[in-house]
Amino acid sequence: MRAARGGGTAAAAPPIGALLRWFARAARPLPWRTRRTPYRVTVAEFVLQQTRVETAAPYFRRFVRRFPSWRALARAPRSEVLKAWEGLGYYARARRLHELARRLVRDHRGRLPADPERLRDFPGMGPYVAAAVASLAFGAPVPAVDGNVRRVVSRLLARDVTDDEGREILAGWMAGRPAGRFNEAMMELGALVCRRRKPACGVCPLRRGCRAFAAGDPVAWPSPRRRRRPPRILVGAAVTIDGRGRVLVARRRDGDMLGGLWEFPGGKVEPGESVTRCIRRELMEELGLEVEVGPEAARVRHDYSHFGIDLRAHWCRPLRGVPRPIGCAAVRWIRPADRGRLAFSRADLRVWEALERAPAAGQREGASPQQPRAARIASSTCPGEAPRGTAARRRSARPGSTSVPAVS
DNA sequence: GAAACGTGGAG
DNA sequence: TCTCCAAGTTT
Repeated sequence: MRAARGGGTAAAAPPIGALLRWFARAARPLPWRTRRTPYRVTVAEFVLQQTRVETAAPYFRRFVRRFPSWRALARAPRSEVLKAWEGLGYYARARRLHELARRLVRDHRGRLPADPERLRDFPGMGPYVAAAVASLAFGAPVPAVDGNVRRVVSRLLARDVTDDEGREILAGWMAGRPAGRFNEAMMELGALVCRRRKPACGVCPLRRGCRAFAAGDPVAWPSPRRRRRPPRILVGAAVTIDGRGRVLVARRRDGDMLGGLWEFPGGKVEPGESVTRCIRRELMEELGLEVEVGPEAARVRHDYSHFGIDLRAHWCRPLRGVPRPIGCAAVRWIRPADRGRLAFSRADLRVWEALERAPAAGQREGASPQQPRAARIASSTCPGEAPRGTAARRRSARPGSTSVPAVS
């Protein structure tokens, strides 16, 4: 308790024993805390990146049920992995996890290395996840510094602490302790007690050694980071219905934002351009399809991480040409009832919901006469619903059975 | 180092 | 309505 008196860089070790005892008592029964296999630990860490526990938990359960092992995940098609990720965001995580599984099965007999340095070589394995997996799944003595831990250490020292500093400091504190439990206890403390707002210092097992608590203003650390207001853009999208009541959808390219997900084709409205003209232009550019644009079918405001969109979806009718994947990865005509088989982003899911709420929108008085009749939009599966694993797998008809010819 | 990358909850 | 950001990684 008397260490680091002279204001040096070394920090007095907080009462780690008290922390571990608190954790043994207060730890939440989270789904990834049962059966700590390397696979389940890894899936959990991917799902949890930048994502709240309450949001991640149902996705984790569904994901490991549908893909119970590295091998099961490796042999699944990309589209199914993305479907399991639908609505969760940061879809590159799903692509990387899938790639990780395939590389593991192909080159490493489906076994994850226990060494955090070697874990770093795999896609999606950054400094935090590699340390978390190494310590939680294999007991490797490496500190895992996530947002929670960084906040806890910053407050203990009453100054902003970088990840590198945090790892160095924590390496000393964790010496001789079970690494996995130590890391998890630090994270759990940050999540339940040392919260960003309204920290519960009264019940904190570490308050005895906490400089922020001593200073009387724990929320002062870590200091908030400034960010600028994200821009908002106007986007036009086409709800194109063919003569058989099918809807035109396009798959975004991997590597693009929302890569691999399906969407109503469209794009950004250029300055001075009308939404209608934008939709006509985008469908010609991306699909080589000429359409007639009718009245608005849905309006969705949506915020992404670094910008927002005002999405205007319009009923459209194909006029000339066969849709080809020119500016996208693939294109299909689908029955509305089948849309649940494809993965869409949240914004496009909201468009679908709006279409289902008002299927007769195109037939209201005043609507153009060229409106598609019988464009009845039937409900289908949404993210967050019960898993549809076996049923989906058993289906004989693949979504592609209605695809337009000559598209890859 | 900064920006890109989704979504939803809290205040 | 608006701001901030959560079990981060990649480029």
